[in-house]
Amino acid sequence: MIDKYNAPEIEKKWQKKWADDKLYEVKEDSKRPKWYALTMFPYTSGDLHIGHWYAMAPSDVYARFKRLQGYNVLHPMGFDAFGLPAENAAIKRGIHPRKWTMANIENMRRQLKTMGAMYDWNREVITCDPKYYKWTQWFFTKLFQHDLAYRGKAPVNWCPQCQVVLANEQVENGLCWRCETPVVKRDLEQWLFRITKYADELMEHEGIDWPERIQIMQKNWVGKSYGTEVSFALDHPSVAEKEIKVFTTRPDTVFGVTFMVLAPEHPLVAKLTTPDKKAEVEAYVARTRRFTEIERLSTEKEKDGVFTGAYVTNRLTGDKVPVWIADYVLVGYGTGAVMAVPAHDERDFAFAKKYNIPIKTVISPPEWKGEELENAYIDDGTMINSSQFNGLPNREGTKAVTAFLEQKGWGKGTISYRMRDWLISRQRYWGAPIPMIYCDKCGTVPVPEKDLPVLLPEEADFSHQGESPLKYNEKWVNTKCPKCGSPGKRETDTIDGFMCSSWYFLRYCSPHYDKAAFDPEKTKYWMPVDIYTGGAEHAVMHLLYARFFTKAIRDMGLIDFGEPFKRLFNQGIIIADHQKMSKSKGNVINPDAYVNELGVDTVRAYMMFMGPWEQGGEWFDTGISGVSRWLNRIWKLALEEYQPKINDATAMKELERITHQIIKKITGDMDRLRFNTMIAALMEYTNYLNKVKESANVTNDAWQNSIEKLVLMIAPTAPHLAEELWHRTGHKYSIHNQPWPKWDEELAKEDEITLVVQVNGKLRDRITIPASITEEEAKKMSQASEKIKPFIQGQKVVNIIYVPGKLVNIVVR
RNA sequence: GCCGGGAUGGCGGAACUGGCAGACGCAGAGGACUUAAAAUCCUCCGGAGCAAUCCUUGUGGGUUCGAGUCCCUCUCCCGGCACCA
Repeated sequence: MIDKYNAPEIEKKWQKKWADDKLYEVKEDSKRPKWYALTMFPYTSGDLHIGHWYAMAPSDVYARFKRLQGYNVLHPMGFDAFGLPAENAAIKRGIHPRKWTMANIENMRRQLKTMGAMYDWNREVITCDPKYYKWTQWFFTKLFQHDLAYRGKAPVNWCPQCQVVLANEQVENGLCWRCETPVVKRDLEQWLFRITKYADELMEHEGIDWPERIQIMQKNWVGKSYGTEVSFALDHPSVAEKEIKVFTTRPDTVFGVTFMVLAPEHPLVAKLTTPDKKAEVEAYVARTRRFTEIERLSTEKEKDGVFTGAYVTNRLTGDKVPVWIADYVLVGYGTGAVMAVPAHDERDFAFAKKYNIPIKTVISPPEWKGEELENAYIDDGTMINSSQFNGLPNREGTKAVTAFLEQKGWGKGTISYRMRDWLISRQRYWGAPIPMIYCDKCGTVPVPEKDLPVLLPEEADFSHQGESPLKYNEKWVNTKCPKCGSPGKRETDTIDGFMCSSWYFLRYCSPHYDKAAFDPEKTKYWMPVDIYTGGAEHAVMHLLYARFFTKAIRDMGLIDFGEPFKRLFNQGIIIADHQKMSKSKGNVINPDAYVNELGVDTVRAYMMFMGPWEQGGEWFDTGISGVSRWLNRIWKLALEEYQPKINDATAMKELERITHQIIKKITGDMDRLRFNTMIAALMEYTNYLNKVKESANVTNDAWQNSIEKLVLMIAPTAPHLAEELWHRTGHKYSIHNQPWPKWDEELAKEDEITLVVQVNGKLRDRITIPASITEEEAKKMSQASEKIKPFIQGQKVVNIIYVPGKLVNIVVR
C-alpha cells in the first residue's frame, strides 16, 4: 500500500527545498533565449484574495511552461507600496504609513510564497523603498529637463474625501477612483507631465499583441479628432484680444452659426461681460464651480447658460453673434469656446429652443422643402444658405471652407485630443516627494542627482485637517537652493503612485544596481516584457502611463524601444454567489482554507480549470473537489505498482499514439493560454491511463514512460505534486529543470479514422476506414453502407462532398 | 446615446480554419465494496419516442451540400466611454 497524497506536507517540503537551493533565481544567459513573464504587482492593501491568485497563479503556470521549454525565464514580483490607503490607515488608526505598508508586505509575501510560484525573490521591488524612489525622483528631474514635466495652474479634479487632486484617468463617472466621492473642480498650481506630446504614438499599437478591446479603449481615451479652428472677430472697448477662436469638426456649418458659447471658466468671460449682465454671469460661474463633475456632466440636466451681453462677428457672413456661457462647454477641450449651430447640433438645438435663439439651416436634408426642423439635422446633406459654397455636398464643404479660412487667415485645420496632460501632484504624505526646490533667485530648481533621494521624513503629523504633514514640516521644507546656496523651499506635493509603477518592470532587470535606475546591459537583455498579465481595469491608467514613460525615456536615449509590453493579456474576474466578491457582501473567498485542506496545487489547478482565463468564472466548492479527486487519481496512478499481464502490440501502439497526441494538445493549449482545455485534456489522459492499467497490456517501460510524460505535463500547474512524483518514481531533482516533452507528428497520426457519412447534411452513419484511404474509395464505401442505402434509394445523387479524414456528404434529390 | 464583448444541457464549460453539438468536470440516478457511512470504483445522464426517427446552441430571417461558427434583424446580459463641439 502506498501512503496518502498529503498535499500540504509535500508542498511545504518542496517550497523549503526550492528556496534553500535558490532554484528560481535567474541570471542573464546569452546561451538561452530569454523570456520576461510579468504579472502586475499588487498594491499593498493587506490581504491577498482569490482575485490576486487568479491573476498570479495562471501566469506562473505559463512562466513555468516557458522555463521547461528551455527559456531563461524572468518572473519577478514586488509591491506597489505608495498610496492613500496607507495614509488613511494612519489617520484612522494612528499607525505610521510605513509601518502599515511594511506589515502588509510581510503578510502578502508570506501568502504569495504559499502559492508556490517561481518568483525570483532576490529581485523583489518595493516602490516606497528609498533605493527605489530615488530613481523615481531622478526620472522626474529628467522629465523636467526635457520639458516633459511642467507646473501649471488649471482647474483640477479635487476629491474632497481624499483631499487630493486626481488625474483625468482617475475620475470614474465623476467619482474618485478610490473612494467614490463626487469630484469637484479647484484651481491649483500643479505638476503635470506632457503625455499629450505622445498622443499620436499612444494611439498606435503597431507591433504589439494586445487585446483589441484595450487598444480601442486607449484610442478612445486619446480621442483624436480632426477639425478646424475658426476665429470670430471681436471688437470690444475693454478687451485687447481682437478675436475668439473656436474648435469645430463641422466647418461646413459655419454659415449657420447663431450664437457662441464659452466655457464658464474661459479667461475672457469676466472681461467681455457687459455691466448689466455682470451679476447674472457671476452667479452662473459661481454655481458651475460648486457643482460636482457628475452634476455638471449629467446628460439628464437641461442645457442652460447666460448671455454675456457681448457679441462677436462671423467673418464669413458679417453677422453679429451673441456670446453666451454654458457649462456644457468644457474649458479643457479645444479652445474652451464653441460656435453654436443649432440646426445641426443636438445640444445647440436644445439650447436655442430654450432661449429663443434663431435656428438657421445650412445643410439641406434630402427632400427638405424649407420647413422648420423638429430636431437638429446632424447627417450629411447639401450646403445651402452658405453663399459661394451652396450646392456642395457637406463633406466636400468641410474641406473647402477650411481651405477658404486658411487663405483668408481666419482659421486653420487642426487636431484636437480628448486626453489631457497627466496631473501628477498629490497633496499627500505617503508618496515620493517631488524633487524640486523653489528659490527666490533661481526659480524652480531640480534636486541634483547627488542629493537624491529626497527622503520622505519619518515624522508625520496628520493633525492638519487632512492636509499633508509635509507642508507643516518646517525643518524639512526649508532647505538650500542647490544652485546658489541661498534659502529655498521644497515642493511639498508628492508624486502620483502611478509614476512609480510606470517603470518598475525596468527595475526588475537589475534591482540592486546603484549607479542608475537600471543597468543598461541587463535591461537590454530582458526587455521588453514578453507577456504582461493583469486586470483590464488598468487599460487607460497604468498601461497608458507606462507606455508614455517608456517612449519618453526612449527619446532621452536611455533605452532603445518604445513599447514596454509585447503581449498583454487580461484575466477575468472570479465571482461568488453570482456576484462580485466584496468584503461588505461577505462573499470573499480566502484561498488559505483550501490550501490548508486540499493543497495549493489543487487550488491552482481548479483556477485553471474553471473556464477560460480571460473570462473568469464562479467559484464552486463542489467544483474544486473534482480537481482534487483528479490529482489524487494521478497520485495513485503514478505510485501504485504496475504489473503487466500481457504484451499487446496494438495496445502499445495506441498508448504511444495517444501520448504523442496529448503532448501536442497540451503544448498547443499552453501556447494559447487555454488552461481550462489543457486540464480537461490531462484529465482525459489520466482516465485513459487508468484503463490501460486495468488491462495491464503494455510493457512496464511503456507504462513508466507514459507516467513520466504525465508528471512533466502537470508540472507547471501542480509543481509540488509533480516534484514529489518525479522524485518518488526515481528521477533526478528537479523536475523544474527538465525539458518539456516533445511529440512526433508521425507517431501521433491515426492509422484508422472515423468517417462521418451524411445525406443532405444529416448524419446517417459513421464508418471506420484506414487513414490512407483515397477520395474515390471513401465515396464508394459511404454509398455502400447499409445505413446509407435507404436514404439514397430511388433518389438521384447530385453531388458528393468529401472532406479528407472527416466526412462525406451525399447530396440527393 | 456611442464603442466593444457575450448568450450552448440542471450547473461551469468544450467544439482551434464552416464539417459527428454537448469534450472535461460538477450535480443527479442506479450498482459494487462496507455492519454502516465517508472515500473509491463501475454504469447511465439535453428533450420527445417502444423503436426507426425527430427536435435542440437567446429571437426571426439569409448565405451554403452543410451554420453554435459567416451575413442581416431583434431581445437580454456584461465591460468601457459619455455634453469632447
